[in-house]
Amino acid sequence: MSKVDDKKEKKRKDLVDAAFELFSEKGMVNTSISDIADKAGVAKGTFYLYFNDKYDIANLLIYQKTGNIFSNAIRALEKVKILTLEDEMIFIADNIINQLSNDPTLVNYFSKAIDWGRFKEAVDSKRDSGEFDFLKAYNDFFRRYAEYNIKDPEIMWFLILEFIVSSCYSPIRCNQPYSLEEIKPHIYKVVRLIVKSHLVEGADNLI
Amino acid sequence: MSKVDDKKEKKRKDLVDAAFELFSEKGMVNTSISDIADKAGVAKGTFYLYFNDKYDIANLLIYQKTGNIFSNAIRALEKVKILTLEDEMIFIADNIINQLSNDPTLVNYFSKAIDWGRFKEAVDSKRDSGEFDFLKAYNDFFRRYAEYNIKDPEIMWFLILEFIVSSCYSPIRCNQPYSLEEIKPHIYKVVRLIVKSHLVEGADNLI
Amino acid sequence: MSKVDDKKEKKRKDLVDAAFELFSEKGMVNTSISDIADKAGVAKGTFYLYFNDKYDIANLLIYQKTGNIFSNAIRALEKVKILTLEDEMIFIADNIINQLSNDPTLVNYFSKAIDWGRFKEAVDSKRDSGEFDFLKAYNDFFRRYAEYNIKDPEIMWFLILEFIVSSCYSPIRCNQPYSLEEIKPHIYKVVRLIVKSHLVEGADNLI
Amino acid sequence: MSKVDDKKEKKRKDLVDAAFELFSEKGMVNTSISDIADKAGVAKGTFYLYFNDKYDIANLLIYQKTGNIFSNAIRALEKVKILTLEDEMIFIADNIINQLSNDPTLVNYFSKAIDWGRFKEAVDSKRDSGEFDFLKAYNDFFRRYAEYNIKDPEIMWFLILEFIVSSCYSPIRCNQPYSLEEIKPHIYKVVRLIVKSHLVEGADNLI
DNA sequence: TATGAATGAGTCTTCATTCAT
DNA sequence: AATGAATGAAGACTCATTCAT
Repeated sequence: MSKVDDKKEKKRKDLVDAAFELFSEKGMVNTSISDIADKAGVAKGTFYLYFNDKYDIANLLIYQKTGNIFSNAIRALEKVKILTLEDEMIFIADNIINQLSNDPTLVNYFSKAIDWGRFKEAVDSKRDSGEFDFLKAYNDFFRRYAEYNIKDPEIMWFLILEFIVSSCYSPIRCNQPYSLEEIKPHIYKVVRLIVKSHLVEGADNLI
Repeated sequence: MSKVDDKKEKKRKDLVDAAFELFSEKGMVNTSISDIADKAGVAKGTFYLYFNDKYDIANLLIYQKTGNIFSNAIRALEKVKILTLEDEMIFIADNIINQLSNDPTLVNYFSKAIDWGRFKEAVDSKRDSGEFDFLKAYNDFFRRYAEYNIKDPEIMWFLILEFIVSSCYSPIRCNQPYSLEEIKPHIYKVVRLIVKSHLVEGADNLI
Repeated sequence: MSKVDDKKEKKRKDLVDAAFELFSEKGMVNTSISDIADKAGVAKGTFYLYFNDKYDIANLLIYQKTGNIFSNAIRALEKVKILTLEDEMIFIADNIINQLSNDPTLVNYFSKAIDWGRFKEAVDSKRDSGEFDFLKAYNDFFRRYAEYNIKDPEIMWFLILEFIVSSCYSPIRCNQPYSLEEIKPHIYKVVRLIVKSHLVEGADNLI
Repeated sequence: MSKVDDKKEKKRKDLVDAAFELFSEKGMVNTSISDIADKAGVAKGTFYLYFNDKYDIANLLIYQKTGNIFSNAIRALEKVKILTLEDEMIFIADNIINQLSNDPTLVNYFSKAIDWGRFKEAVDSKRDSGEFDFLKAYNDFFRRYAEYNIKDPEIMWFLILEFIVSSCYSPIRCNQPYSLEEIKPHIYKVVRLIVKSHLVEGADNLI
C-alpha cells in the first residue's frame, strides 16, 4: 500500500474515531460535522471526501462496534471448553457485559447514538459493503444451536440479548439502581432460567 | 380558579398535547418550537411564557406519560382479585404491555423521544416540582411487596421491568423480529421464572 | 393598514429593490441571499420571511418589470390619437425603447437575469398569484387588433417585439455597434415594413 | 509537432469538448471544474494546466462555435451561384437557422451558456489570441457588400442578424410560440424587406 | 507533466430566542 | 398576556484552488 493510501486510511480512521468519541460524549444529534472534522484534525471539506454525511459514519460505527463485540465474544467462546448450552450462554453474556463495562465509551455510544431502528438501518446499509459480514457471523453462530434440543432457539436468543443489554445498561452507565457487580449474578440467574425453559425436557443438552 | 387561569391552563395543555403529538410523529429532534406553537394554535412567543425550551416540555411529557402508565396499571390491579405474587406481576406486565400496544402514539413517543438518559433527567428535573409524584407512587406500590417473603424485591422489580420494556419494544414498534402476540407468552414465562426465583422457598406467597 | 403591516411592506419592497439592483449589477448567479439581505439592511433570516429563495424574488421581479413596461406603453397609447395601425405599432415600439433607454438598470436587468425560459417560468409561477395580471393585459391589448384586416396578427406582434428588443439592446447597453439614436430610425422603418407586410391589401387600416 | 505536444493538444481538446457538452446539458452555472475534468478523463489539477478557470474555457467555446457557424455559412455561400443581394442574405439566414436547428446541442449551448454580455466579453478576450480570427472573417465577408449600392450596409447586416437570431431562438428551443417551420417564411419575408429598404433605388443590385 | 487529496471560504437554510407592539 | 417580526448563530454542503508527490 502506498504512502498516500496509508495517509488516507489514517485520515479515515481519525474521522471515525473522532465521530465515535463525540457521538459517545454528546450524542449524534449534538455532534456537527465541524466538530468531527475539528477533532480529527482535518478541514471540514475533508470529511466529505470520506463520508456522505453524519449518518454514513454513524452506520459504519454501529456496524463495526456491534460486530466487534459479537465476534470478540464468539472468538473467546471458541477458545474455552464449555459443557452445557446453559453455561455457553452465560459465557457469552458475561463476555459481552465485560466488554461493555470495560469500555464506558462504548456503553455511552450505544446509549446515546443507537436505537433499534438505527441499528437495522445500519446493518441494511452495510449489508453489501463487504466491510464486516455481521449477518453471516450471526448466522454462523446461530447455526451451532440448531442441532441441539432447544425449543424456539431464536426467541431464546432474542430474549437473552434484550435482557442482558437492558439490565446492565444503567448499572454500567451510572451505577444505578445497582452496581454492575451487584446485578451480575441476578442477570446470570435469569439467563439460566431462560435457557432452561427452552430446553426440551429429557434431551441431552451437553454440547 | 378564575377564568383567566382557566384559559392559561388550557393553553398550557394545548402546548403539551401538541408537543406530544409532534414528538411522537417526527421525534424531538425534528420538532421545532414553531411547530409546537403552530399546532397548539398560539404564537411562537407564547410558548416561552409557559416553558423554557423543548426539553422542558419533553421532561414534563416523559414524567406524565410514564406516570400514567404506571398508575393505570396499579389502579387496574386494585380492582381485581389475584391470588399469587407471580400472577400479580404477570398482571402488571400484561397491563403495561397492553397499554403500550393499544396506543401506538405512546410507543412511538417512547421510541422516538426517549432514551434512558433523558428519562432519568426528566424524573430528576421534576422530582421537586410537585407536578405528579411519580416516585411516591412508585414507592407506595413497591411497599406492598415489602411484607412478603421476597428475596431482593427491588432487584426483582428492576429485572422484570427492564425485561418487559426491552423485549416488547421492537415487537410493538415494527413487529420484528416477532409479533407481540408471538412473544407475549415467552415474556410472561420469563417473568414467572424471575418471580419464582425470588420467592423465599417454603414461604407462603399468597397475597 | 397597521403600522406593522406598513413596516413589513417596506421591508419586502427593500428586499425586492435590493435584489433588482444586485441582479442588474452582477447577474443572478453572482448574487447571494446574503448580498440581498445586506443591501436591504435586514438580517439574512429575514429574507426567508418574505421569499422562499432567490428564484422566488427573481420571478416576482421579471413579472413586475415586464408588466410595468407593457402597461406603461398601453396606458400611453390610450392617451393619444393615432390614425393608422402602423403608427400605433411605432408608438408602442418607441415607448418601450424609451422606457428601456431611460432606465439603464432595467436593460442591465433584462440582459443579466432573464432569458425566455426564465420569463415563461416566471409568468407561470405568478399566473395565479393575483399580483398583476400580465397575461390578461396582453390579451386585452391584443384583442384590439382582432377586428382589423391583419394577416397573422400574432406572428406580426411576435416578430416586432423580438426585433425591437434584440436590435435596441446593444445600442442601449453599450452604444455598440451604433448609438440608440442612430439605430432608432432603422428600427422604426423595419417595424413599418413588418406591419405593412401583414396588412391585407386594399383593406381599410385606419383605426 | 512532437508526440508530447500531440498528447497535450488532445487533452486540451478533450477538456473543451467535455465543457461544451456539460455547458449544453446543465448550463455553465451548474457545471463544476470537477465535472469537466471527470468527463474529459483527466485529473482536476490538470484542468489548471490548460485553463485558468471556467470562464476561460467558456470564452474559447463561444468564440469557436460562433466562428464555425459564421464560416460555415460563408463557405456554403461561396459554392452556389446566387443572383441578387436579397437572395444572398436569405441564403445566409437560412443556412444559419438550419445549422442551429440541426444541432440541438448547439442551440442548447447558446441558450444555456451565452448571453450577449458574455459574447462580447468572449470576443474581446480572444481578439488578440490569434486562435480563430472571427473579426477578420466577419470583416472580409462584409467587404463584399461595400461595392454594391447599399445604403448603410453595416446597419442592414446588424438588423438582419439580430432579427434572425432573436426570432428563431424560441421556436428552435421550445417550439414556442410558433414552430420553426411556421415562422421561417415570415422571417425570410422580413429579411427581404430589410434588404430591399437598404437598396439604393434604381441601382443595379445583381451580384 | 499529471495527479487527486486537502483545504476553507462561501452559500443556503433552519430555528431558538428576543422584544417592540 | 399575547403576538409574531426580526435576528443571527449554527449547521450542512459545495467547489475553486493549491500543492506535495
